[in-house]
Amino acid sequence: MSGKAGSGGRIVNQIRTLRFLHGEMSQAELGERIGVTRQTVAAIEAGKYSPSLEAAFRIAEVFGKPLDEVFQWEPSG
Amino acid sequence: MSGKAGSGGRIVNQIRTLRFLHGEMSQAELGERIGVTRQTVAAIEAGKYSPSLEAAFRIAEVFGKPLDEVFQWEPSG
DNA sequence: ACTTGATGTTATGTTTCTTTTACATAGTGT
DNA sequence: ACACTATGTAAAAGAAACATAACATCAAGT
Repeated sequence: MSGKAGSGGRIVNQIRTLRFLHGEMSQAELGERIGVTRQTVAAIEAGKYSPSLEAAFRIAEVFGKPLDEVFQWEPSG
Repeated sequence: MSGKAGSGGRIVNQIRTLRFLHGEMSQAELGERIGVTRQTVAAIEAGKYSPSLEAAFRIAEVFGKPLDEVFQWEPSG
């Protein structure tokens, strides 16, 4: 349900910015804190695929933000 | 990352209530509107597993609510 | 009694997310 | 030059989400 072209929407995220605002937290440290690998963080951050809801909640928790300030849903078009 | 016992948190949802508040919308109709089957809706609603972030956003969109009013993250314990 | 709609559940298969391992570049410090 | 850290990327394998099909109960409605 994730990467299909015109299927009706996409997800953008603010992870890169939030890492910057938290003292240039590395992808590795973020991954460690939420329980995924750095490669997974890199893929999510780059928008290669969208994370599980659980991973999304954990990321938001690390940055002390509500989920919808980290991930935004862009409806179809 | 989802169903592990003491791994640090769980996700609860308000789908049943929101379906009720929207004229007893059926699981089948909700599934149809977000692009998943009724079995998948049933499983998510029952907490058997948590949805993808994309599916979660779509559900919130159907009910006209922000995502965190539909799904709540319960940190570890 | 029969049908219909809504839900529960189980089994099997596919897709997507994630891990692991590995190799790569660029920057920084010694 | 050498080590060390951060990041990019990719193949292969595993885990979780999702599909499809089938069979079940229960509550209406006719």
